[in-house]
Amino acid sequence: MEIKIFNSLTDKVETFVPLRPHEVSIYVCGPTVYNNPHVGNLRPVVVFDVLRRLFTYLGYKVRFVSNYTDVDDKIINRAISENVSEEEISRRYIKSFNEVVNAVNALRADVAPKVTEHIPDIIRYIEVLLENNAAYVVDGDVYFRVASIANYGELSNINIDDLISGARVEENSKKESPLDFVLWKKTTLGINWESRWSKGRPGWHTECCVMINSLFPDGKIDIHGGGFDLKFPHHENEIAQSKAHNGNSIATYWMHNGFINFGEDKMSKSLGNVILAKDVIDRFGGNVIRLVLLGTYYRSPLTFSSEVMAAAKVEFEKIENSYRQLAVALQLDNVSLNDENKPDIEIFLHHLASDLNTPNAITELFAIIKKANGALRQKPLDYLVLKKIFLEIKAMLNILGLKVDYPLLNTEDKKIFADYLKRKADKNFAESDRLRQILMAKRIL
RNA sequence: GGUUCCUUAGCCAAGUGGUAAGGCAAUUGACUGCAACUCAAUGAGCGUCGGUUCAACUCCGAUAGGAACCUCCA
Repeated sequence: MEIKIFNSLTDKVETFVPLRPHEVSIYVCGPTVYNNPHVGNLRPVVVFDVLRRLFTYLGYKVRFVSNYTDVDDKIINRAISENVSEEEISRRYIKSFNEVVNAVNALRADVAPKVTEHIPDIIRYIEVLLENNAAYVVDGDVYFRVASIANYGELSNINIDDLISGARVEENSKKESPLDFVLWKKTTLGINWESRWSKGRPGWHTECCVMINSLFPDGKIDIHGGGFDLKFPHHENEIAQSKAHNGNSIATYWMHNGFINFGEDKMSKSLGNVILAKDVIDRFGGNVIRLVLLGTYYRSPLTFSSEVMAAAKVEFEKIENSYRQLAVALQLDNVSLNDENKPDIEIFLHHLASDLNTPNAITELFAIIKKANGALRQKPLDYLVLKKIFLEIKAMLNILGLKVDYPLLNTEDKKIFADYLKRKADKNFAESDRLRQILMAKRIL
């Protein structure tokens, strides 16, 4: 199946062509681990998780890397204010981040590198940039020379002259141009390392380049993802560095997810008063937040509110009920829940392959759910149809990363169910209600 | 100041140059021993103004409102 992706680099929907046949390499900028993740942090996690699952389902060998930025001013400031090490801060919030990733049922990255594990690589990388005359040293700082590469601004569609004229008054006059950015920052405040330029630490923009360079052949990947805000300057600078270092622009396709707006909870938007991912997950569960995040096209802004969450909760329960009833019905008739054949979910896949149109894919899921509910009320039940639908829904849920459980019935369960039906038929409602309670407690009914 | 983007029914949200998917909520009805689940029916002409076109919600321009980036926030 042909996969279409909106490439932020060209601002066009393009047909995906991998660097290597049947393989896809994806790198998503991960979190700066200085705080507990908020709802906004979940969006790239979920969006790129679905992208990854789609590629996997379509038979690609996927290599998915997402980093932790564990060297950063905010981490250092936090470490200082709490009087603990940066490592302690990072460890705490990496843990917090992964708890959230697990809670929304996102697959863990194949590799999740940390900046602190790549310092020698970073230093070597900067050396090459210096050798290539794309960087310069001033008083122990190293800067990237933006003027050394062609087409700076191509990703964000920014004209260099506009940028310069719009640039704020630079306090740092050491740079040749206000657009130049720090590769290595001389400092003894907070965590730092020795280099031949100074004691200091790497700039933010270099780490992703270095990790991609270290972890992927030729330092080039198929898809680079991240939040919209990273487009400029972060991703623009990655392209610039990679051009100067490897002569390539680091990624073929760039994908940027939109931001989350807060509807009625607007008061929470002000800084320091964001909605923590954990709080939402505790209240609604990972599946519901996932459904909300996938209910809007990934490039569009998403409105988040308790009303939206409540609606998604109802929707998810619908999915859950139907899927569970299918599984129970099939088991009661001793039909196997497994099948070697690939289910026919072409329309669903088509939507996802159309630049990850998850809203339309979900619409397709609801269409099948409706079909399932109809089939479940047919008498007699058509088990071939039920099984076909069950397997289709199962595949869809899997690709969307929705985790829906169903009970596995043992012989006793089946006996209780048969008794329940019999008592009900005999109009022994007291007894049938009692059995119904048992079945409901086991989530069979 | 520079750049980019958004505006579709009460709410969320797809979509296409040829007369608007889906979901939630609401109303009505059906099923049912009761309950849960479920099913069916009902609503907008796409911010405003103008232009291009046989035809625009979809293209162009203007205007109003909102947002993002240019300041190491997903």
